[in-house]
Amino acid sequence: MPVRNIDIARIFNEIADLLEIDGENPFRIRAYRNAAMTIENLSQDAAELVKQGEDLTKLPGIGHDLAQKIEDIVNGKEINLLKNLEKKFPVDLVDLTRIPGLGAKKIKKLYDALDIKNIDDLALAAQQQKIQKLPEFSIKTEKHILEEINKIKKKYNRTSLPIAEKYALPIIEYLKKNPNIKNIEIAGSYRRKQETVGDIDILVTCENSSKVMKAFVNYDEVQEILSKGETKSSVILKSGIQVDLRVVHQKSYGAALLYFTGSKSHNIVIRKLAKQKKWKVNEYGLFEGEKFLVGESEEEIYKKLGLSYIEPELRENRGEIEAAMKGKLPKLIELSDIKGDLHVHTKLTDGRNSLEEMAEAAQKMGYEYIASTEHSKHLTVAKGLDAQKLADHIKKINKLNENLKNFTILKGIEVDILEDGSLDLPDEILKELDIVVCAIHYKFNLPREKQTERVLRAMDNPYFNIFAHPTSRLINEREPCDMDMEQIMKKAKENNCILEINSQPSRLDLNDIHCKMAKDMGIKFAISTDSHSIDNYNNIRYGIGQARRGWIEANDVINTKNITELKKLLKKIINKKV
DNA sequence: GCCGTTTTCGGCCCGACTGTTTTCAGTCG
Repeated sequence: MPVRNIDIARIFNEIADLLEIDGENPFRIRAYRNAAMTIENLSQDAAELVKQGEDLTKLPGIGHDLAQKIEDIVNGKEINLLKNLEKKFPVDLVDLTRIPGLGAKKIKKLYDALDIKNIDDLALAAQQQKIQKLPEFSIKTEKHILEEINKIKKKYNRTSLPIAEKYALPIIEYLKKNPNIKNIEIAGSYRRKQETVGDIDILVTCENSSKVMKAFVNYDEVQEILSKGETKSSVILKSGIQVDLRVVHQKSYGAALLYFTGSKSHNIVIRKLAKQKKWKVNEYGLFEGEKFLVGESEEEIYKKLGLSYIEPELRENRGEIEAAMKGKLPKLIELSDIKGDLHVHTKLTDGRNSLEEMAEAAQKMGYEYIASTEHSKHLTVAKGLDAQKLADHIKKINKLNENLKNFTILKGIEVDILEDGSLDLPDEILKELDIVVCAIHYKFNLPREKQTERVLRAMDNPYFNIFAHPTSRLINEREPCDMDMEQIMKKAKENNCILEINSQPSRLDLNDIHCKMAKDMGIKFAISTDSHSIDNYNNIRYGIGQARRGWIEANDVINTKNITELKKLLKKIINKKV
């Protein structure tokens, strides 16, 4: 089992937590956290870099010591530091730090006084009212701890974008009724279009903050007020989602938006950059000593710092600041660039609308084409098509196309990649199609090598056009298939296979990091909705968000082409292969 | 533990809110 980047990041974060308990130098702790972030955001496997003998100290925040530790982790060696720390503090930190309000210092006090090692110990101690008796703890804290434990037991997940949207937009509408408010914007990971959001961050500019704060905490859906101040308040909605509100003056709007949008690591680099110039950035503006320089817009701040404007989706400290310095940021794809949808189901298999209805709805969206891509026979639950049924379907599409003006239904299929890497339908029928979308729908848990081999073999089929939802993950539900994405991308590049960015909010597969990795390799993408009804077409905006997070430009995406260009492109791909 | 256009030593992003508080540490984003 190869070591994944997130495994390395987890170990570094664990060391950081334990060092914190140990009362270590905070900057040493930060070094471990920074390194964890670097590794997590890496577009290549660190294990692969080690194998290739690359110099890891070239990575930001990785020096000789941490490079050695990464190498040891990759080679399965024990990390003595971690082992010793775990021996010294045998506490389940990942577990305990999930309780808001409990940090390293308090966890250590609980461990020293009551031998609390995990949430179960904590719950028991709280129930036995032992915690309130500790110095620096109180009845109130104990009650709070018990409440938080109950919440965690109810299972807590990050919220998908559409659900966050469902709760965020009504709050915005509600707050907007307040005449004191000038500007209002949802910031945070929501604005960065991260695939899930932890909480909803709202930024407001206004004259009278106390009135806005009062309105906010009195919102109907508020179940609990976590904190309430003059400029910052936090509440939990009845739905369980946390909403933070931050209020600033108009002249600080840009600075606050920058700060509140994050990401945290992007902000840190921005602040360091300011510091190098003897300035200071905070949520109120860019300052030289006490003197306010700029702050009303994000653009002004970036400009003053010598950077071109960085789109929110890029603000992850994955090279965007360096690119902005050199004026080499990508011109990110936009919703309006999309000219058609290349992954569409109908009620012939598991969709809800007819092909005619799907075509009509697509035309209303201003599209030039869709690809009809039903499931293939292996997916029996979805009534997948066999060769004969697909042949009939092709005839139907030909007939429909005769009557369509300025719109084309491409003949396609979403064919299963079988366990051995063969495709679920014979080449004889696949070659009759305009487009072949291939996907894994079963045996998600094959060992890494077998899963990789399965895909590589499938990609050798000359009719393989698009690899749909490549890892087949379902956010918060199913782990991504374990496969060597780098090897798969190399093959995709070689064989002109296109990678899908599936726009279903529960999939968003490829993820942002893989998008960037593939883009850097020169691979093309299809941003598709995998629509099973006409309503699903609107999900395209989530796919666009993910693509933008992956630095993708219109030119990288085949369904930004008009139908003539697209057909030419698909034909070229086929000719090259056969 | 990392890092270097003042530095190989001495820095390391910045501020709000809470409560164990009345001046500050701890936690969070």
